[in-house]
Amino acid sequence: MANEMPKAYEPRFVEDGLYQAWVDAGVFTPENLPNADQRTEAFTVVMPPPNVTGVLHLGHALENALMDSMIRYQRLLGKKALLIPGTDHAALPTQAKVEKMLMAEGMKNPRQELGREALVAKIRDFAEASKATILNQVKKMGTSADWSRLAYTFDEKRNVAVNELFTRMYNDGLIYRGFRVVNWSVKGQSTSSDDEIETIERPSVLYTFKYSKDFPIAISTTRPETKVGDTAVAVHPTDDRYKAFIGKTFEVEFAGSKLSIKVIASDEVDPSFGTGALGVTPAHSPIDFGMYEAQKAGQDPIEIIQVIGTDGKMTVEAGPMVAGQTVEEARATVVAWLSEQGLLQESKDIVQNVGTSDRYSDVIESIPMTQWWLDVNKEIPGKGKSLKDIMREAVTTGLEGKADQKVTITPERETKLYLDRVNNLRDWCLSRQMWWGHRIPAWHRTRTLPLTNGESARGSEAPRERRAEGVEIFVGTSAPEGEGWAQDEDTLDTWFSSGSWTFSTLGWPSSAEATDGKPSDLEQFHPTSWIQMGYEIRYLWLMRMILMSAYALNEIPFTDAYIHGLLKDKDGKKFSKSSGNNIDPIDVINEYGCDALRISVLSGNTPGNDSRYYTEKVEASRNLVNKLWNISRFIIGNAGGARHVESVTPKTLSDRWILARFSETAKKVGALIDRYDFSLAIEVLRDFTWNDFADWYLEIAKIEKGKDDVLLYILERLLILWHPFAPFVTEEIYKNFAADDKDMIIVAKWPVIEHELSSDDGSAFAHVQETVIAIRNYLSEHKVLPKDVESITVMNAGALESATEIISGLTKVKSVRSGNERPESITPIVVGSVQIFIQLPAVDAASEKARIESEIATTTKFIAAQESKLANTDFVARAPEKVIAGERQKLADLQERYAALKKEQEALVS
RNA sequence: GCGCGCAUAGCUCAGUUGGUUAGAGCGUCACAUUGACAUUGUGAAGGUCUGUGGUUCGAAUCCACAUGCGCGCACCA
Repeated sequence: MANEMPKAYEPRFVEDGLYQAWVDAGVFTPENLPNADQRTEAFTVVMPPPNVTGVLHLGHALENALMDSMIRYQRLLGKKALLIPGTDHAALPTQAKVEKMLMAEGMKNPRQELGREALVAKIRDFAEASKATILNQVKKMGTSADWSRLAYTFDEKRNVAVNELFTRMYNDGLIYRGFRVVNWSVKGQSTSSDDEIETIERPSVLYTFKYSKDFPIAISTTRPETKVGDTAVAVHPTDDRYKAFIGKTFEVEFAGSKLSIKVIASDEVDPSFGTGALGVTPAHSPIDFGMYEAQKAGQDPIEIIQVIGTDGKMTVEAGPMVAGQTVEEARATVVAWLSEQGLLQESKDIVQNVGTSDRYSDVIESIPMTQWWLDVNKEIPGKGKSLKDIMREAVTTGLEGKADQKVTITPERETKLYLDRVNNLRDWCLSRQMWWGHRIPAWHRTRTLPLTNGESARGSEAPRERRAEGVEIFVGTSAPEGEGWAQDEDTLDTWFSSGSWTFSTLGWPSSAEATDGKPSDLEQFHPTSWIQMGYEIRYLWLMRMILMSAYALNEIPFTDAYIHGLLKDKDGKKFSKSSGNNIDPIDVINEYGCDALRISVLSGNTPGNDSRYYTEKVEASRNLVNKLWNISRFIIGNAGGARHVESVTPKTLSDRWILARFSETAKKVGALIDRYDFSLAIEVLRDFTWNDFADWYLEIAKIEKGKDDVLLYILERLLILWHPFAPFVTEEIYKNFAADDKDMIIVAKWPVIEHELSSDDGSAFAHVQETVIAIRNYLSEHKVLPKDVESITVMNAGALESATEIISGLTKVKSVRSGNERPESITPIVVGSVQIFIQLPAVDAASEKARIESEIATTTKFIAAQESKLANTDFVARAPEKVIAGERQKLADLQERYAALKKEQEALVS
């Protein structure tokens, strides 16, 4: 059996088979776990669903390594461990992708040419076809997810959840239809939410001008073309320059348009910026729209004129000079007109931040439209709180002050960022003019369209009022009785469905009640225990999950949220297709193995921080995996096969030492995973495995025989500690221990062992190690091979007396003995109080003298430092006793060493 | 403008609530090598912990300021 283990571990030949064996055993499903009924505590993780049309990248590799390590650890701890897998239909990005493909195939306008049904069908076909790809790649990562619970953000069950949520929120008055300025992507022909906008810097020109020669106030703008839609000029109420004009209306002829400009007062105007006066364009700026609303509320309304259409061109209302022109053309036209008229006072180059669509990359236009909104400030009926309030509660006091309903975010600083963001949250625009997504469960009797060019919104009759007239709206999954109802054309923001992910995947709303006397999934597994996600979606997703779950279930979605950073390349650059540094994790797996990839992405990765990925790191991890393999091969081979060893009784000092070290390691690794420090857990494991176990204990085992039981005992348990991080190699090696097919490491028990090391044993073993290292060091310095050393005599050996065989074996010096007779003419090396005489072929007396002297000098220096520390009365008075005792011991050790060195120096002189 | 993060060995990073002579991996140098492993072993070199000041018996760790790098948000008229 033993000799069947191949010389090197070849992951690519075993990984797929092992994964299939786990699937066949059904152990990814908590109900199928051994002793399922005794596993009372659930541990649930939902997978951030990868985009259905996506391809696995290194970010996914990190996420899967994180999730799967956690879930495997919890499973080993004996919990009902559930990792729910799924995919995301990713509404807008997916439709964009398919449209792009169709256009590449020669279609000019897929939406027009195919129509809604045919285009959606095409997208669905594409999504379904590529779904398998990403899911297979997730499996390649070794992710032990419960595939029987596989979910999709756009499947029937999730659609039920989305409709239910929407309807409840509508009935609670939180979702409303409102006419407001939205973020509009001309390229995408859709709205987007505030969170989906990326601001970029670009050079721009700030123009300062007057509307007409008679107009008393000059204004500044970077968007002269929108000024044909101005209906007011706002100034600060205390600004003495303009105070006198407040309330007055001026009729001007501006770039071919007749405008009535009213001077209004607003605190939002910064008197020191530009001319201190702001041209108000209610239709095309959120701030200005706010002023429009404020004026209306204050019974002093101003008009609103839409001058840019959804096609990104100037509307008829913009006036004959610019109508039909693109925004850029119109800008040039207006600027030219201004300078012709002598109205332009200044053109200044500035750097401007503009919002762009994070999916279409075009500059976002602000356009007024009637859309569906979620009100985050309104009181929820019966709760006395707004959505914002419960979002705050969730991370501070816990929902309704309940401590078990609190979300803890790692790293801690993310909590603060979250709260800042919640405080600044505005109403969320829910509707998208996309076809791929959950259609809004609302029905209209009269069709309502967003404003396009050609439609007039001019005049005192504001569009909202005009449109609301005669329009009937019904919200529900299917159309109500009666003629003429048509479903809303728009779809929901994709994050609306992702927001309900933690509970929609557990059957909400249908399985809210128990069935067959068994607790429902929702009861058993919600709130989920832990979730991980990248910081780039903490606002988009984390916040919305908290919002949705707190609203719908009165429960937090998860107890702990772990925010991770980005994986970057060796130079700290983002991985991307465009910069050509993209790495396919599948290639890495094929070359180095999945375990090596997992270890390398987890190592050096700390919460919330970016980390780097590079080949040397994977190589190092691959070597580590191979080391583990070879340790196992050696132990199992020597023992004539593997077997479970229930308990062991240590026979020697080294046995006691290694068992205690292992015990300590197991405890530490558990504690580190408990606080999500995966990187350090791996480091601790590596350190034990490679240094303590392989380099020391295994080498000692070659000298002191009869250690099979201890070796097998530790190996089996060490494999379990490694299993969360390196599932494949550990399962493959574990086959040697397994009694039958069902005996798998994936369902083993996390080792709890108590082997304490007495302080005597501890220092005795440390002494052995120091001695061995000192001898090796000495030989290396003197360029002498161990085999050329005739003998070593250890004087004052003390506890080392019984370790001469080990010292000889580990240093590879033939003869090591303890003795009390001082060998002639050899200068010893001093380890503590022990003197070690090494019989070398030839030694230079002068250099030996210098060596001893330099050691005395160093020791003297340390003694002096130590003494002065202990002479400090403040230190002795205030430091804890434990620290002082430690310092005293250190001084004593140094003095002992000093005495021994001094003796040698004298011997040398005489 | 407001806020956040980072700065430790040549490189990439640890360093748990302040307490030995600050660690690891990779890299470098020297040596070893026919049975667990060259995907190896042994040893070494390499750091005034960005700077200044402070708190403290004691600071890489806490505080303030400064410098550099990265990021977020807002304004962007």
